[in-house]
Amino acid sequence: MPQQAEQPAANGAPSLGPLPGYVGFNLRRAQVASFRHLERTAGSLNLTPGQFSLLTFLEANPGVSQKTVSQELGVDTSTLTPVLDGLANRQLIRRGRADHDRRTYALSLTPSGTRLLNRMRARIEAQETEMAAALSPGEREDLLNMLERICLRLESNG
Amino acid sequence: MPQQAEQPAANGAPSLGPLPGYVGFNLRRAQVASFRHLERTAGSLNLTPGQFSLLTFLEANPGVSQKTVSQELGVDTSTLTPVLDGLANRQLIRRGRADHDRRTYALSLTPSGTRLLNRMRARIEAQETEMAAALSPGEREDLLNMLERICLRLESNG
DNA sequence: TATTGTTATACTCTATAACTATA
DNA sequence: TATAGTTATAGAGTATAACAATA
Repeated sequence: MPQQAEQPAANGAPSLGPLPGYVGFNLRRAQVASFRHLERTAGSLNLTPGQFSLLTFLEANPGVSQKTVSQELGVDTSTLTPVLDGLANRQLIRRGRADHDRRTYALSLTPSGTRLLNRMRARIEAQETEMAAALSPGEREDLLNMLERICLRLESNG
Repeated sequence: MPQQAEQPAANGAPSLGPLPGYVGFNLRRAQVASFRHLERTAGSLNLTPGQFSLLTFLEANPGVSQKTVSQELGVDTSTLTPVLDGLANRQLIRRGRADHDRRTYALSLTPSGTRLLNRMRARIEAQETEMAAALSPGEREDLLNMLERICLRLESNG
């Protein structure tokens, strides 16, 4: 399956063997590189990529419950609770109880949450520009497309 | 930067907003999908993707030190130590002291490490086949290529 | 002094199971 | 009984700093 030949470590330099030929390995590497790059370029805002996704989701869907966030972002509600605690303590989100069902929260951004999200979005988009610079025109859209197809395939199979 | 239009949540279905238009977001999603799929299809072998990479690296480079592994796979030596402890306890790797420098280890696979690696490799390559089935011919190689270019770009910039 | 590796420690992310409160 | 959310707990993964042994 690895379509790229293994590089023999003839010289004494270490070789990654078949690893560079695996999509899974490269996916992991690129994702780690992206997190580390963001840590360097946006670390001062104290928002992880996961927290950014969360705030972005709340901006697009004000009033949603924690259950909905859990389902749509693919993390357990027990994982979400402490994350939301942190964002609420920082006054970035509001956690109003819903009128119709007092078990559920209605989550939304505060004005300061919206401001921080906008600042973070600029850093995220700077990284997207950086990544796009490594691609030729059209490749970026192909890449988004392929990644989505891979997700769907893996989630429906095996 | 997100080139795909946001889907308005007109119907009441939640929307991911601009997230599907970010490469970083899709990278993360695909990587998580890959880990979870592997957990389902290869969990019984008790080898994480990281441990698989490690064993593969040792097979390609028998006799390397922990420092070299650390550098080539991009994890701190203090992270590596307990991982290698676990693999050595399971008799999957050998940790001989090097003759020329008694500080360094010479790491290599045991026969049973090689056998387990071969079994895991079959599961990994089955996943690669599964992912390739979501792509058209040629796309897989393009994808490997793009992911590598993105890594290089992010590691050299910002 | 510098380097290899270990340890202590800490923080994040993740989940399962048992729980509270509401429905 | 069922559902939304919390808590206790546990495990993987990651790193920094201080350390021991060796060079």
